[in-house]
Amino acid sequence: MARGPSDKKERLVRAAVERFHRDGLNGPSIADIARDADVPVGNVFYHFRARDDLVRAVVDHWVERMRSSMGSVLPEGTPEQRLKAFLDAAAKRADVYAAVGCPLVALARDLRQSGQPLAPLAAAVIRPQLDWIGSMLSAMGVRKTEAVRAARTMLATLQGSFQMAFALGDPNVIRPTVEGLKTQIAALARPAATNR
Amino acid sequence: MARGPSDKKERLVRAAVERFHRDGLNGPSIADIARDADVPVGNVFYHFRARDDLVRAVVDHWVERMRSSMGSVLPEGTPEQRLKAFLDAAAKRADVYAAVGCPLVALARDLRQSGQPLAPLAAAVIRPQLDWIGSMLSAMGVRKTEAVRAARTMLATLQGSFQMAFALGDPNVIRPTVEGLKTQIAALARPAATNR
DNA sequence: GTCTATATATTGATAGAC
DNA sequence: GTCTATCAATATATAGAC
Repeated sequence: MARGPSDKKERLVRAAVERFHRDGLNGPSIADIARDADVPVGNVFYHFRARDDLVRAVVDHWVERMRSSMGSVLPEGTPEQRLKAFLDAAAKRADVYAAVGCPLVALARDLRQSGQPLAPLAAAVIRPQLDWIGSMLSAMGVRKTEAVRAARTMLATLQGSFQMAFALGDPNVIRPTVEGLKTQIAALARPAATNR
Repeated sequence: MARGPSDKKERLVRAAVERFHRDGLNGPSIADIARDADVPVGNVFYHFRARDDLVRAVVDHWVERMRSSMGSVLPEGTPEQRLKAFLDAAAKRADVYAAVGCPLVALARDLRQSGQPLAPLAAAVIRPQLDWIGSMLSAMGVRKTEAVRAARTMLATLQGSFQMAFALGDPNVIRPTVEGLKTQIAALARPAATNR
């Protein structure tokens, strides 16, 4: 039964990811997270010097998770197909967003509000999707600056529908928003075809 | 200098509105708010039985404030003009949203996350704008069920741009989103004209 | 390396003096 | 009606036994 380097640090991060998602960044205490991870309370500070370090680990976890997640969205498809697949996947999870909200939007807000030194991490949290959407649009032939701008407004719109669905407790806000975004993508794809 | 019924309760609500906005619903302690309001700490519980009651008062304040605020958006204009004026006003405050976020979005999320018995208030917080946008669309001749649906997605989109602007610390996300919404409104207005 | 026991500050809330 | 003194619970964090 001998374990080498214990997996407690990893368990703590996993438990923190879940609780921060459910109750916000300032919701759970160290004791709450330790209990969820089945790790002695005082022991948390052996693995993380302070609460902020645990938060940083959670942010790293999300960034890594989203980056790999975006990479696996319909990897064989065209950029336009991949974007639409990404949006459809979001629509399929509408019930979850209505029930517990979007983890990334919430995390970004909490990070910006908790002031220095955590605030700068807020942008990093949404960067993976932002970059991915931007690269898909670029690959569709959209001009670089326009792709960056469009990626921002599109992701903002999608996240706004999550937010609204959560506030109202009603998943039905998400589907029409997704349909609208798919129309926008189709419109962006058309003029690009004339370039070739 | 004799004051009748003291204004301390009102001062506490005003201080709480500001701090909840800046630091979230669970950020400030009762002591923080009391200090801001220049009211003795222990005295807070004379005016509000518990922290939740103060939160409720803050929610009431926002609902009342937004309801009167929506009523005064270009009162003389046509519904279409009023909607566009509302969006332009939001765009004009882009810097504020990028710096401190949107108070209502944040409040709604915190309320839903703080569980019973406060969670149901989340919907009430965004109701004033939702209803106002819906009534403007109805007045433009949009079918009732469609107006409700469009109001939700439009407000969600706008709020999403606030959220994104806050996360990135960049106000420039808001203007293009607002322009997109104005185009949508113009499109909704056109078919309605054929009905008369 | 791991965990227990504890220190210290702050939380929401109460009792009761003025 | 107003404010002071204080409570019990919980927060993060540390020191040191195992």
